[in-house]
Amino acid sequence: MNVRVRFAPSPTGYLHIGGARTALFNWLYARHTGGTFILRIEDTDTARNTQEATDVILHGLRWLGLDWDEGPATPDPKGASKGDCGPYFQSQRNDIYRKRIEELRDKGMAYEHEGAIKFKMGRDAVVIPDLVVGDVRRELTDREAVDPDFVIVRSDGQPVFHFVNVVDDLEMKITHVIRGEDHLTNTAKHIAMFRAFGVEAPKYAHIPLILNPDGTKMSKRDLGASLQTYVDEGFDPAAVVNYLSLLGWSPKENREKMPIEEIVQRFDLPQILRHNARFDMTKLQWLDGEYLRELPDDKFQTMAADAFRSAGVALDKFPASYVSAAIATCKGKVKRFSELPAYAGFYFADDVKIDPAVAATDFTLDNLARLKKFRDALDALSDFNASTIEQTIKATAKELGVKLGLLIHPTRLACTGSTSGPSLYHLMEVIGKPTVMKRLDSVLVAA
RNA sequence: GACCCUAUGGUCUAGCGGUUAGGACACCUCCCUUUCACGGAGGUAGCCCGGGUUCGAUUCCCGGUAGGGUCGCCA
Repeated sequence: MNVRVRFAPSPTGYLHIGGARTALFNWLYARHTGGTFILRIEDTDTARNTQEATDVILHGLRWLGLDWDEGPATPDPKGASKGDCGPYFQSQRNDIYRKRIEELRDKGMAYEHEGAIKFKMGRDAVVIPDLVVGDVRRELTDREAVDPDFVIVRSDGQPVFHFVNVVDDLEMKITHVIRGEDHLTNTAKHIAMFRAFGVEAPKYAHIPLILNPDGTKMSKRDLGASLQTYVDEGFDPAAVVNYLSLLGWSPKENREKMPIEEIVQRFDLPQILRHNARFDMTKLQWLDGEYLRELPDDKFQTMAADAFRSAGVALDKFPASYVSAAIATCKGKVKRFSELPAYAGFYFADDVKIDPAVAATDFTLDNLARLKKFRDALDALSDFNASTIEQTIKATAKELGVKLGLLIHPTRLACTGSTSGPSLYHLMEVIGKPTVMKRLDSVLVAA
């Protein structure tokens, strides 16, 4: 059987991290089985759904690298698409829904009620065969027992989610529905409709939800709920995908950090977990740091430059060789690109800002006297590079009979405005002798 | 209120009747080191509770409890 799975988001203006994870699991299953991954836009709420909102989804999936085999090519519902089961926007499929409604009415499975159309639901328990949690026997709730039938077309003529979802899965020949566990109990309704249409329901796999660190439901406003957060924060999409794949799924042999090819190869439905997972931003950041450290130099350079520019740093005022030398000293040091402006902004600033409190402890009279000696020794240097700087500072420290740290810390603070940063010797070489002298002097003069 | 799912350190998880309960993140200590980061060596910390079944339960069953989900003319 050729596997056909789909991701069917509603364009709400943002892509929820849980939605991204659902998309990922569907994509992984399609790639693992050699099946087809379909993107369908559930834009039945015409007032709220805009092309911009659809674009957010398209961009989000592309950023994650989740390419779809069938679905929209553009955010325009009437625009181009790929695949034979279109249109892939529900707003364009009204004729199909109308025919299916007629079919149900002809079969006596649907009827009009106060202007709306309702589906005739049985009263018996429905067994939902689920690939993740096993057979689930779903009884009617007390409210449903009063009236098990439910609306499938609103009185304004718009078909509702449960109905269009089933019709589209049927028409698009979906074989496996991989979706959030929040849909589990409603699956009874879906199965009943598939039966009413006289076809077999697809296989279901309800995956656990992603919760906040405190165990509550992750909603739009919660930290990290929107995929855009990770784009803005400069995360590596490969790291985000890797982390997401580990939420609710566990590969064998304690594998965690894996290339996407390995995730695809290992991913399968039986290993999906049954319990919800809490989102751990700290672990994502760790994983992202691992990816960042292993990034090829050229990619690191372009992504770092982007991070500086989007933070408003005018890199273009500096020679390309200077920019790339500056960025090179940050490789392997920062965990995220978003840290870069704070970490290495001193490379691109006219003056460094020094916290008065920190200055008070580091720029003591004794330290400044030593700093002056080091400054003069540097001044005499004709060849100003990391190696000669290191030799000079070590010689000065020896001459003064003090620990290296007593020279290094004030020097770093004067040159960068921070107590931590890239390798001091290399950073000094990059900013160059004139700037180093200027910054040291400004500290010495102020004292 | 009813119905459904779930339950291993703070977090993500391995485990599928007998284990010194394994790994990862985080945290702590030490080492390395020009700061930070990385790396290396250690460490603290866990099977929700109560009944069964069994020679033996983290593991199987039942009941609690707790968390999550659903019961819309939202998706």
